[in-house]
Amino acid sequence: MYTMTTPAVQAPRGPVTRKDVARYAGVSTAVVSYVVNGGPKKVAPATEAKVQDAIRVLGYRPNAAARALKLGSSETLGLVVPDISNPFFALFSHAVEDAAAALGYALVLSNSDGNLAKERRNIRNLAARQVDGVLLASVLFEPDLEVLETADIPSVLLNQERDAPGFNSIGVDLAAGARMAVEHLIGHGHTNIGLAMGTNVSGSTDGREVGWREALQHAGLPEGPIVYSEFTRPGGYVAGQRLLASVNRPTAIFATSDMQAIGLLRAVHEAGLAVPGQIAVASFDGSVEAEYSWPPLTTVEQPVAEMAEAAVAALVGARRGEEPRHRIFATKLHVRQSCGCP
Amino acid sequence: MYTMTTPAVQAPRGPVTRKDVARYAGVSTAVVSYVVNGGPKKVAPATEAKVQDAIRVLGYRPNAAARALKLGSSETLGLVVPDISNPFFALFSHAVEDAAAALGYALVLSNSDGNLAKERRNIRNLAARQVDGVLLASVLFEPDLEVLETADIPSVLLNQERDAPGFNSIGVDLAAGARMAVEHLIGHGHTNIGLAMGTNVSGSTDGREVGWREALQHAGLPEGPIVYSEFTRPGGYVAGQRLLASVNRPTAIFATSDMQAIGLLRAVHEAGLAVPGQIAVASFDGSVEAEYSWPPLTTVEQPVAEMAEAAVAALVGARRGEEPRHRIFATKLHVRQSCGCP
DNA sequence: CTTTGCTATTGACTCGAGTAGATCTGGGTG
DNA sequence: CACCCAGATCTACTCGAGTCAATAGCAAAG
Repeated sequence: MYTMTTPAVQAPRGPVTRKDVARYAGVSTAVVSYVVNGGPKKVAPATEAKVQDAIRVLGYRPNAAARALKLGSSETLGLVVPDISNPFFALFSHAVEDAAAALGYALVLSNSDGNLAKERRNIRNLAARQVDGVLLASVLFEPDLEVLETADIPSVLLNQERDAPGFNSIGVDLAAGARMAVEHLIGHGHTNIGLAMGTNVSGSTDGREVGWREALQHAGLPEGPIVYSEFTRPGGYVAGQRLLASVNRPTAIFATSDMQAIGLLRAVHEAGLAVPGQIAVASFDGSVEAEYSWPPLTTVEQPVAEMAEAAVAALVGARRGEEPRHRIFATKLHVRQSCGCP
Repeated sequence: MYTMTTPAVQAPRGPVTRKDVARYAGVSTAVVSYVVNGGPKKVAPATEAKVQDAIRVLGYRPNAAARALKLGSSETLGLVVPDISNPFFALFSHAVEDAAAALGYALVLSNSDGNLAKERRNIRNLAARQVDGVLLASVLFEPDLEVLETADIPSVLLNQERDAPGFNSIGVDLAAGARMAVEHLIGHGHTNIGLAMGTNVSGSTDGREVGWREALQHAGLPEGPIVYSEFTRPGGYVAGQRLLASVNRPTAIFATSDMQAIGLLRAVHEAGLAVPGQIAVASFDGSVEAEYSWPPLTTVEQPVAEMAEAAVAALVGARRGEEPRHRIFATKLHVRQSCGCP
């Protein structure tokens, strides 16, 4: 006679727990744990097979909350950026997510929208959620470290020049990068090079401004006009309008972010000027957008993937008691057509 | 004599728990919970003050993992997108994060990189992490719903035309949007309108292609050339090259995403053709990038913020037992210069 | 001076998984 | 045949917070 084989135990309602698996496989809950984690104790191959089977049949997935509670780690990292829809941060977030996922960490994302109160709230929120580390791209250049300190969570400050003691930080050599770009423009024969400088809340001078000035001084050239505006497309647009209207109009402009350069290009196009023929442009960041603007932008590329990896590695390292580090990465000039190269 | 007031109980090493607060305040742990949550039972004002004090002094933050374990909810939503560095998804993610944060939910982000295996892994991972809901922008047009089903997690399918029974879905009326754009191009007098169609893994025809065809048929015009390529900038670039090389070169092109249009513009510029003079362009999505391309793109705008809000609301609603819904949003034509308007 | 009827508070159990320490095997000695 | 040992497995406690049933405290009523 043909008999339907029914499992010894009914499939449980709702989420499947370790206990269900244990019952189904006819073993104790401990063995299930050992199998799932390659646990601290060995399990006989035959038993392991039974358990694996039960896991497959019941569709068991260990409860991450319980695991986090017991282990004191949520295997989660928090990322706070000013605005994920800024392509540079989007690129960076992607790289961070990749790096985190490779190490088994999930990524909780939050936007601070250039708002300090929101940034603070986000950090607190992440702290309460027991994230194992926070990556902070602050809206300030001197972020509110106190929140992170009291929360006692490993953290990495991104794009930070200041070495905050006790904190990891990751950044690029802004001055060197800017200098490289401006020197390239000088190499094209420009003697009047303007600067579209992004504004930040800090009092100290941004490295990109320093680099621009250094390059000019080093070449014995006078400083071209500077316009300060936001690090955004609209910011670059108004910067462009103002630079083009300045008494001694520059023949080349260095913009401190790709977004600004994109906005700037629009202003130049609207003015009916040719790029790079009448106005050459170079910028900073190395986002994909720079490659597809018209003309394609010569830009200082940040090694986003390496920075993201280093940032994640620093957080994971911190959990193992490693000392905070300050890492400054070198940039690379990506030459395209906006500078005058063919 | 001057005596240092020392707390009755030493500040504990490591993370502060409810127990520490209870001891410090001289109450039971239950009361602490009641105070923290405005708990199910009332607490005398004087006691509450003592507890609040202790919380402040000790810097207590409830352990989210323990909370999640007990309540079976992590107050977390998962978002799976093909690629966060695609500006459209970046914009969408930002909107989702806003909507989620407004309701007290955190957002776990993961990229599937157009890879089905990775998409599946990400969903499993989110399921294990007990997220309260998943927003899935699948790489497929017929995503792997089984994973979500067995995980038994409320979910929303994004940009999905098919009504998957038992699932929430949010999308836009692709055909209507495309038709609107193509009709606008027809209004400019174009009679040969090409299509740069993004490829997806589905077998069925994309609504945007349908809309393009409908508009042409309705106006009694012949179908212009079609080129299929990826929904990306490089994809649009090669599509542009091919369309420009086609035997009857179109005088206007509809691109099915802003990214494609950006790449297409590059191809047109490289060919030395004027936009919109010799080639008019319209596209689909309504991302910020479309506003700052040259010339600014006329594009079909998706109501991203509303869609994100609806998606999050659907997930939160699902936890309260609401039925799955299928919502299709209307698009809006954003007229700029690439179509020929001044 | 009880007793009733509150309210404020507490003890204790629960969620699901990790793991130390105890227990149970069975095979190999002496 | 009793004994030992190692490997396999199980029992039971723990993590931190939510919450119910039980209790303590106390004022008004009888």
